[in-house]
Amino acid sequence: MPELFLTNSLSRRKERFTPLDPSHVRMYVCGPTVYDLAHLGNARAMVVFDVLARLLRALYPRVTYVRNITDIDDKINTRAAESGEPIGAITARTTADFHADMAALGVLPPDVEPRATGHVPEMIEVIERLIASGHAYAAEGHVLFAVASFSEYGRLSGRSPDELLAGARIDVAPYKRDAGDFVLWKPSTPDQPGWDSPWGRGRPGWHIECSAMSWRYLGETFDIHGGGRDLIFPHHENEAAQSLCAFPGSHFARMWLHNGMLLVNGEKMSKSLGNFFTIRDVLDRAPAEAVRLLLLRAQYRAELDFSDVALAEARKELDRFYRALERHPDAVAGAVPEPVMGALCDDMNTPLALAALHALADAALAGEADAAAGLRASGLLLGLLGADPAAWFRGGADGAEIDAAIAARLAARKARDFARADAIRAELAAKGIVLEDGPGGTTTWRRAS
RNA sequence: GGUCCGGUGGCAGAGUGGUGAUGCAGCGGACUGCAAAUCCGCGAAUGUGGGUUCGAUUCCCGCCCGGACCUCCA
Repeated sequence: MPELFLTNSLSRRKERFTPLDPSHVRMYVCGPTVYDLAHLGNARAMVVFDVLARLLRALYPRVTYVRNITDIDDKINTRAAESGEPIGAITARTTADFHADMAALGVLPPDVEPRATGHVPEMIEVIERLIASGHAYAAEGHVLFAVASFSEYGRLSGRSPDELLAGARIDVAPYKRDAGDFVLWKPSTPDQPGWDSPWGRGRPGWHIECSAMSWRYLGETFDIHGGGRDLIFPHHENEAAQSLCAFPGSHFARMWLHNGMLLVNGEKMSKSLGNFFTIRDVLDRAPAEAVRLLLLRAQYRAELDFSDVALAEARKELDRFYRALERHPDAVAGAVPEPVMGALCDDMNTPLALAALHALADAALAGEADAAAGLRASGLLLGLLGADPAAWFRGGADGAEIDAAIAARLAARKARDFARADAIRAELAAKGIVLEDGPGGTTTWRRAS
């Protein structure tokens, strides 16, 4: 079995992945806050960790992958107040949209997908532990984490507590002991969603959700915690602080993985900047599989600039892969060839893996059936190339009408009326249909990429 | 301002202390009525100034440029 190496944000180094329990690998990834459609940046994180989950499953006998749904959040409350739509309706609809987007992108469901609303008692329990051990305090209906009580605070994000306090640029609430203290629990007004707690009716802070849900499903210490690089601070720093203090002696996540940001025109795509494409926007313009490939064309830690050019290139790459598979219809996915597995095991080097896929495609096109089998297997590991080549090239178009046009063109060619034959071809081209003449008067067609 | 990450052909994007992958685009050729696809071939890159070294794109330092984070963010 090849050894897996991953870059741990905690050490900022590439490390050999050594699971706590090799018979059961456990991973937690921060899922979406369900108040609006997911954008392509969200998709990147989901696709990256989907590939990691697939890779782990290929390497280890059992993997538990937990990815939460955050359905308690003030952005949701704000949205409900603005639109008048009930909170439960917003979160249910947005969750369903998210699931549909993930399915389109070939992102497999996680093993457990806990929702914050279903785990408030666990959150309260974690908070009570923190208060009991002196790491948190109640003040004016709030419960706050005392960053001064945790000497390791700032380790993940690489900041010293002093810097964090000095850099605090928000108004510091008067009930905070330190400017860097963050909310574990806050009071709700009667019109806001709330749960009864030892501190009155209120709702949890954002970070505590993940601490509670990872604990519930993966235990105090687990193998991998993933998310976008922009979550390192404050979210993951705070999450780690809470969990490490609530469960003394634990390690929480042994390895932290963070994917780079998706950029648009050199700037981060984010909801707050408003420069985002929703996943649906992009799926209207290109096949979902091309979008997935696009997201895997850069190494996960690097930034990735989204563009229509890149999308078109991804589509053409898939054309070539599917052409190679079409050449060998009987090739069944076999073992994943070493160059592909080796690249993925080296810190999920998907661009290098894709280069290996191109080499397999070349060999398959040259006639090697084994290469086609390896190509198919490699694609499947990446969540790609699962379609029938015919569906990729010709799905969704009216075959009968095209066949009739091809027949008419064939007749014109036999009569050596090439002007007419070319006119028919041009008409089809205008409709996005490309013809390919084979030997012996056969003609096949495909949609233009 | 502080912390961190990065700068590789026209574009995208890997690797590497010793003649710089891969894809897209471009150019030439084969094939084709012409194309398309496929095949063969070609040109084309390590931001900048130092240092270490027999040798640096790779390691170290400065500079320039870009990006992320600094309590909403994947």
